[in-house]
Amino acid sequence: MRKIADSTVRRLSLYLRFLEEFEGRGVPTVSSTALAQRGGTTSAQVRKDLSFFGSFGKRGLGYDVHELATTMRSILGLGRRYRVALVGAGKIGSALAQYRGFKQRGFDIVSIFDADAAKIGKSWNGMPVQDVKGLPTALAREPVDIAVLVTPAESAQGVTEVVVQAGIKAILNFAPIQLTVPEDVTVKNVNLALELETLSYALGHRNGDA
Amino acid sequence: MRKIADSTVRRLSLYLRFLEEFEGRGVPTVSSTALAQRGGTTSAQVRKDLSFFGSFGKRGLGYDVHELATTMRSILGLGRRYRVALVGAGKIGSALAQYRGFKQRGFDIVSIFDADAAKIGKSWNGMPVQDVKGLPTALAREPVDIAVLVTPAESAQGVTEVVVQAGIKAILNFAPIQLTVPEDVTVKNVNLALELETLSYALGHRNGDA
DNA sequence: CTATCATTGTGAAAGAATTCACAAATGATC
DNA sequence: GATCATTTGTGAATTCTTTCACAATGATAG
Repeated sequence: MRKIADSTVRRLSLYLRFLEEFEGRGVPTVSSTALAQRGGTTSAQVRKDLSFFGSFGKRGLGYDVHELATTMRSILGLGRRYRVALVGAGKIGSALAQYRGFKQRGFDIVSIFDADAAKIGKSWNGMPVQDVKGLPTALAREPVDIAVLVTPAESAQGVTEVVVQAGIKAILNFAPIQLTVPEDVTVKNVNLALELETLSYALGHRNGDA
Repeated sequence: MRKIADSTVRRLSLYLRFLEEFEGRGVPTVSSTALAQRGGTTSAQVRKDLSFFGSFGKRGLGYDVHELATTMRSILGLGRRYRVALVGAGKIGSALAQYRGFKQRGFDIVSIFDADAAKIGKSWNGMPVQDVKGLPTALAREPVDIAVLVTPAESAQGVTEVVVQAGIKAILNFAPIQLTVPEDVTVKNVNLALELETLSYALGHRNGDA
């Protein structure tokens, strides 16, 4: 299988969202142009993205919405549910634990860990906050597919090593630090302060109109 | 001023974080190689990124940590504080409102809005939740630099039009929808479900070792 | 003062991603 | 069943980004 660019995969995920919206509204077919408009890109880009995986459209007609949605879910690996462990029971962790969007899209948070004695044992959204020291044992008993790290920057690399040791291959990292992992482990970073800083850059460098 | 790639600006923001760490530890100088390692990139990339803005290093020596940090803050527009309005007082909004990292890095959330009558008037982290209908008036009285949108997908475009009308030029959008804005307005999207979906793709397409 | 070593800054080369542009296919219409 | 209007799929061209590689510079030691 050829290497697919991350930017392509991200767009596929966007297309899928629109397809599901159209599916819900009972729209039967959609053109690359329509998908492009909703995704903020061009029709050629849409067609090129899809072409990496096969050819799914009918010339003159466009794409069958339901069929393409199904194909996309399969390509993105969304035909199943994923078990997610959340490490870090702070503000953001709390919000994520309660966020509906995850469950809706197939990601079930099945366990929560923290290092803070004050939090351990408390019930959180129906789940007990477990001691992070018990992570290896807990993951051995109940394996998960994805770890979401919402720890302080200092502890993130340590936790990473534990979850990697436990065999986890996918990490969503909110800690503002670059994690070091073996190459068969995939890390995605979400760095909110960084996003604000790119906005601050943009504000300072707009060329033009007040 | 030449157009600088978004990827470059994001890396600058990462470099700055490391520089501030070194600054705190009293390290006097740093080489492009050291910065690269911490940022998960290459020394050539670091030097190229910096070269878009000038030449800040000393050959044979590297970069003066404090001096480069100051320069970077200035390039990124971080020499000032930014006023931020939060629209949407849900789970994620709540977490953001309380998140220390923003204030620490110069972003002050100064007002919170929601459409839900049950939330309006409640105090949130010391601020009253205001009716989103009053957004234009409130922004006219107390202008902000950045709007953070944490609304449901359905309302995001509507709110966008209101804040754009109010003259806001920078939006951080958490709603899973592509916003349409005039070209002098910058939008950054944070889409958590999408991040998980790229992980799910990666899990399904790892080539190799179990 | 000279030799040596480290490290920057930057054109040029290589590599990726996006856009162009058009032949091929399909359905609709008369 | 011929013609027209659409829209895909894709090689080629273009544009953007990263990496290479090396001359230029500065610090240091003897």
